[in-house]
Amino acid sequence: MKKNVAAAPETEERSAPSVRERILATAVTLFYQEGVRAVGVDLVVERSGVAKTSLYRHFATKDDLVVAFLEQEDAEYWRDWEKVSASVVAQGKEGARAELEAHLRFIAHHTAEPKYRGCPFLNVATEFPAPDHPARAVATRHKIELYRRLSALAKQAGVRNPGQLADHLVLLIDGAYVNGQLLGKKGPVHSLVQAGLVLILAAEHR
Amino acid sequence: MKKNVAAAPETEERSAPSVRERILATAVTLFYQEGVRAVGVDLVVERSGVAKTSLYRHFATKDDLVVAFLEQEDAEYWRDWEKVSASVVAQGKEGARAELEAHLRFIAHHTAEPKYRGCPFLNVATEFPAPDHPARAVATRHKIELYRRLSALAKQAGVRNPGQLADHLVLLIDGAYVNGQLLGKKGPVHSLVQAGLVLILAAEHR
DNA sequence: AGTGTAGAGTACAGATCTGTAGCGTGTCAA
DNA sequence: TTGACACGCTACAGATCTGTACTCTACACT
Repeated sequence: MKKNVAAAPETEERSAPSVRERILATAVTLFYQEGVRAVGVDLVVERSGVAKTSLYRHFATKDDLVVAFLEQEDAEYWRDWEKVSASVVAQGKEGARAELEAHLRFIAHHTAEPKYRGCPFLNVATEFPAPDHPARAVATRHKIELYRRLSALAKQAGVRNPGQLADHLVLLIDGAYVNGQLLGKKGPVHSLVQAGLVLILAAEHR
Repeated sequence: MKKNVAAAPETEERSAPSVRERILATAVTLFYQEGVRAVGVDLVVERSGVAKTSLYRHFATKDDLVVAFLEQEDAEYWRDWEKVSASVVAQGKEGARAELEAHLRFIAHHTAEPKYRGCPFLNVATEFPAPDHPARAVATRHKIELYRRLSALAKQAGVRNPGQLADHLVLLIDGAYVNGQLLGKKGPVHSLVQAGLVLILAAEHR
C-alpha cells in the first residue's frame, strides 16, 4: 500500500489519472448508462475506488458532478464532430453539403450502437425538469451550439434559409437520439440519413 | 366528517370520483409535471387526500402506478388524435394528406404550450433505462402505434413508401417533443409543421 | 525537521423513499 | 343486527440518499 497514484502535478502530461479524473470518468460512465438519479454518490465512490471525502473535495455537491459530467460529454461531442469534419475533407469530398451528410451518418451510426442510451443532454433535461437546475444550462447551451453549427454549414452550402434547415435537422437529430434509445436501430432511426438528405435537397432547390 | 365520497358503485356514471380515480389523476399530474422519480408516493398520497393504505390497495407497487399513468396518457393521446382526425373531415378538407398536416399542427401547438414538459413516454423511458422495466413496454407500444397510424395515413395518401415517410415523421415529432421541452417554442419546434410538409411533399412527388 | 495538504477509511447525521402493520370508523348488504 | 369491506390515520421498518466529522497516513515543499 505504498504507491498511491502520486497526484500528477505535471498538470496535463501522460501520467496516472488523478483522483479527480478517476471520479469524473466513473461518473460519466455511470450517469450515462444508468441515469443520474439512479446513481448515488456512494456508487460513484465505490466504482472509482476513491474515498467519499475525496469526491466531495473535488465536487462540492452532486449537482456539481452532474454539471462536470455534461461538460465532459459536451467537449467529447464536439471533438467527435470535428473528427467527422476532418474526415470529410480527407476523403476529398469537400463542401458543406458533404459535411452535413457525414454528420448525419455519424449520428445514425452512433444511435444504432447496442449500448446507446440516448443523448446525455436531453436525458438530464428530462431527469431534472426544474428550469433553474444548473445542469440544464449546459444542456441548453449544447443544443444551441448544435443549431449554430448546422446553421453555419447550411449557410455555407448556399441554402436559401439556413436557420430553417438547421431547425429541421435539429428536430430529426434529436428525434433520432430519443427514439433510438427506445426503439433501437430497427426503429425510425434507420431512416435518419435519408430524411436529412430530403430536407437538405429541398432547402437547396428553391 | 360524515360525507366520505360514497365509493361510486355505479361503475362509470357521473358521480364523485372514486378513490382510485383520484389517486390516478393526481399521479398523472405530478408524474408528468415533476417527473416520476422526483415524486414520491407520499406526495401523491398527500395531494390526492387519500390514505397511503388506500393507494397500495389499488396499486400494489409504485411501478404499477407508473404503468397506469402511462396507460392513461396513452388513452388520452389517441382520444385527442381522433378529435383532430374528426375536425379535419368536419372542415371539409378531406384526405389523408390534410389529416397528416392537421396532426402536425396539433403537435406543434401542443409542444409550444408554456407548461409543456415533454412526451411522457419518452420521459419515462429516459427515467427508467432498464429494458425490462414494465413502464417501458407501454412506451414502446405507444410509439409503435404512432408509427402504425402515420404509416396508414401515408399509405392512404398514396405515397410510394409509406413506412419510410412514417419513419421520417416519427423522427420529427419525437424531436419536437424532446427539444420543445428544452428550448421551448422559440426553438426548432416552430419549424415542425414546415419540415413535415417538406417530407410529405417529397414522398409524394417521386 | 516541520508544516500543509490530499487522500483513505469509517462512522454517522438527517432526510426521504417504498411498503407494511394495526386500529378505528362508516357504509352496505345479507 | 351482524359481518364484510373500503377507507382513514398513525406509526414504523428498512433501505437509500446527500453530505459531514474525525482520525490516520503519505507525500511535497520549505
